[in-house]
Formats: sequence, C-alpha cells, structure tokens
Amino acid sequence: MEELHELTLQRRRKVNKMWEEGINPYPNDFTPRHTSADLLAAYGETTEIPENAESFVVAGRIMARRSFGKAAFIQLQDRKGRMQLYVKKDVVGEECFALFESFDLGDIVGAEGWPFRTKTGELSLHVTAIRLLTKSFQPLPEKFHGLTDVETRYRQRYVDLIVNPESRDVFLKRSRIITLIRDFMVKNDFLEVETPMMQQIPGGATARPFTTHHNALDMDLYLRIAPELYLKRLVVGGFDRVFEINRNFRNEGISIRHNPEFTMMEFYRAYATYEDLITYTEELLCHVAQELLGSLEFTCQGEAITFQRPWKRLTVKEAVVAYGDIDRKSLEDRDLLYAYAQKIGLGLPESISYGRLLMEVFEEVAETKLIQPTFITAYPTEVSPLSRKNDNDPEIVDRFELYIAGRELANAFSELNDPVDQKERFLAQVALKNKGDEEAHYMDEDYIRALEYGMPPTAGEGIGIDRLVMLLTDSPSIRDVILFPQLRKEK
RNA sequence: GAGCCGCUAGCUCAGUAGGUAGAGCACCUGACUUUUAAUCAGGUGGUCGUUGGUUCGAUCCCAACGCGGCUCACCA
Repeated sequence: MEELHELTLQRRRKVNKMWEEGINPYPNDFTPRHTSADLLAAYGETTEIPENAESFVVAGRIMARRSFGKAAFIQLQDRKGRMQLYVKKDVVGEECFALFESFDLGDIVGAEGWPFRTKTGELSLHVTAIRLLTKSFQPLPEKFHGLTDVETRYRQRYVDLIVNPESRDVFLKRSRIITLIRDFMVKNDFLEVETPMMQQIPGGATARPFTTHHNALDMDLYLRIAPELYLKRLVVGGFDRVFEINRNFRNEGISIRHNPEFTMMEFYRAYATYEDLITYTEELLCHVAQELLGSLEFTCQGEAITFQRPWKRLTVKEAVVAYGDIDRKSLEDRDLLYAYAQKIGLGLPESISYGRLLMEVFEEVAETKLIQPTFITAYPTEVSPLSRKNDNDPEIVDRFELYIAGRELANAFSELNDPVDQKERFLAQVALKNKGDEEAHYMDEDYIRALEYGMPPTAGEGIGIDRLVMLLTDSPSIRDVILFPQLRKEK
C-alpha cells in the first residue's frame, strides 16, 4: 500500500463522497464552445460590455481562487491562456455553490457565464453554472514562484507546463518554428519524406550509434545517426528535392547542448551547390525569425544577434587566424600548427593528420566566438567523407557549417556523387574504423550501388532544430526545448 | 567517465558554530457577495536524498551510494 500524502487523501475523500452521492467526478459530457482567447478577442478591447451579451461556455484548470464566503473569483487556465470567473452563490444556486466550494486548485471544471468587467476593470465571466470535469489529486506547486526545481520540471513536464507559462511558450514556439520551416520547404517544392530510424548500417555522420535487435529477423539494428544516405537514395530515385524533419540518435555524452535523441531537418536539392544553400539558409532562417519574432534582431544569452543579411563568411583557416594567435603561414605548416595546438592546451596524438588538427584548433579558438551568423567554409576533405571535393583544391570540400551564438547550427555541402570517389572515401573510413575509431563510417555497398545509377549534382544540408529553437527562444539548455529530455532513472 | 556544487513540509526557501527543525504559499477551521500573490484569526503538515561511521547525542562532521545542475571529455 503506497503512502498517500494528507493533501492527496483529502481530495480522494472528496471523490469518494461524490461517487456516494451519485455524482461522477470524471464526466465526459461537457463540450466547451469557447476558449479564453475567444473571450479576449470578443471583449478584450471593449469597456462597455452590453448587458445582453451572449454567454460563453468554457473549460479549464483552476489555477487560483479568491473566496469571499458567498462568492469567489477563480482563474481558469485553458490551452490559450487564463481567464477570470466570478462565481456568486445566489446566481449559481445553493447546490452548485456547495459543490463549487469543494473544488481544489488543479481541478478541471466546465462553466458557463456572461462576460462583464469587474470594478477593477478585469474582463471576467459571471458564472451561471459550473461543474467538475476532472478531479485533481496532486497539489500544484506554489502560485507565485511556480516550479523552479529543474529536475522536477524535466521529469514531470506536465507540471512544468501547467504552472510555468514561460515553459509553455517555449514549446508553442518550437511547434511554430517547425511549422514555419515545413511550410517554407513545401513552398519551395521540397517533398517531405520519412526514412528508416532503424538501420542495418548507421551512416551519414561520424558518431556512435545505439544498438538494438529485431527478434523475428534475429538481426542487430542501429538507431539512425542521420538520414543522409537514405535521402540521397531518394534523390537518385528522382525525388530530387526532399526533406525530413525527424529524430537522430547518438550514443554520446549528454550536455547543455546534447541530448541522445535530437531533431534535425535534412534536405537535398538537386542541381544546386553548397553556395546556393548559403543563400537558401539565410532566406529560410530569416523567414522563420521574422515570422516568429517579428524581427531579425533578438537576444540570446545576453548576446545581441542580428540576422541582417548578408551573413559573414570565413574559411576554416581564416577563422583560426582571425580568432586564434597564429599567422596564416604558420597555420599552413603542420608542425607549427601542432606546436600551436599544444601551446593552447590541446592534448592531441602526435600522429594526427593535418585536417583533423586544423579542425581541433578551429573548434578550440573560433567556435565559441562566432556569435553573429557565420558560414565557415573550406573544410578538409578527410573530415568530410560524403562531400564533393573542391574543383581547384582537392584537399578541401565544397562545404559549410553555420555558426550562431557560438554553436554549430547547420552543416551543408555539395554532395559527392562520384561512386568511385565515394567508395575510396568509405574505404579510408573503414581503415580508420579498423584502427579503433568507433565513429568512423561503415562501408555501405548499397549506397555506392545507388550512386552508380547516377545521382544528379546535389547539395544537402542538416539543420539542428533543437539548437535553432534554443537560439530563437533564448534557452540556455537543450533540455529546455525538448519536452522529455533523457534523464537517469528516478530513485 | 572526471571535477565542483546542490538535495530540509506538496511548492519556494531559511536554519542549526552537533542538543531530534522554521517562514511564505498550498491545505484545514472560522469571518467575508468585485478579488488580483485578496484580507483577518486560529490550526495541521517533516524518517532534513539513502546507507554507514565518529559522538552521550548527527539534518549539521566524515565516507560511500543515489539523483540533479554546471564545467571538462565525446559530439551536433
């Protein structure tokens, strides 16, 4: 027998009493016809509300109560917000008022009433009838401070959403952002698709996958780390403008900007280059910011961000020179660059290749300083096994990453569509894997076969949706923009 | 995985230089028919994260463990 808190017991007793009296505490025969937003839209601007105004039928959760014995004000919260209800004994009648007095904060009720303004001018409903729709057993957190304990906010997101309007707002915005992106993609003739989350060969990114097992097939499967290779198969198949907004899973550390499952949009556009995607990305993100915030200027964690175009562009090497303490000439020399890496405290293996070394230094000296939107280009070929080599310099690829507020937000490149080159790159990855690099790519023969049918010249991009939401809602942690972030088991 | 910090009433927080704990909100009782964190009077509520150790005595000191936060590592 579980121990029940006194406050819960009180409420359970009320429910038992209702059952005994033949009143269902969980009825399902009430249909609200209005929301708090409807009330506000109708009379929010009206000072003189006509006496014969039509009544409103509403439902919601009781969030506050100010009682006067024979009358009371309550705050009702529905999906659109809050509204005030005024319940008076001689209007609703003895019987109804007696039941009303037994209602608790957190209970869900349905009510009907006419609109009016109180002495202090607050738009309210003068209730003619009110009844319980769902009894709540758990006491709500405090009305003034709300719920601040982060662990409880993440574990019991439902409570967080009930009592913290700011949290609610973040997830409303998240939904709106995704809708804006989806509409923008569709308007630009991209086809939305879904590709496997469970893959036999986890490809499309350098990351450690989660492993699972299919019993009937007696086969190990991986949760996908990226949809990339499947989306490009679709480009081969003729769906040459596709996008997918969905989850990726990576078996890596959890941090303020990493959750094991996270949402990405990946899209592929045939007959385009990574430079076309620079323009497109600017257009897309400016559209989202403008529609969501009504502005291209906003603040993120104390930093003023502007989306005014054009956005800055720097090559990896330019960024290292700009933000690090090393000149361009030394940067080109592997040994001097390695010495610099040591000087700034990077403990890297002696055998590290130039390309990897360069990226390590870039991440250390430049990444967190890229506050305004910046496209970083000219990535080393060896760290980009799926990207097209630059025509003038095979050491680099036609790729960019977009950084905003010190975080990587997007990654894009002209796709490698030469099956011979792709096979060689996979083989190089397999060699790394055999040397113990757990994150190196697997060989994917079917993907090579697909390329052999011919993939049109294509550019593709992935945009981290969670990080975009963090940026646009000024949220410090990825857990603040994921409804149910991954946590350890409770207790 | 490592380091630092935190864990006290349903919620938000005090506190004890070691002597078994307090406030506000919520809840209960009473008053109150236009309040806005309503007000007024009275009251209930805690194995102080868990388990050990030191001590006459531990919520407090020590250790281990659990959960969370931040930083680092890995990464997007």
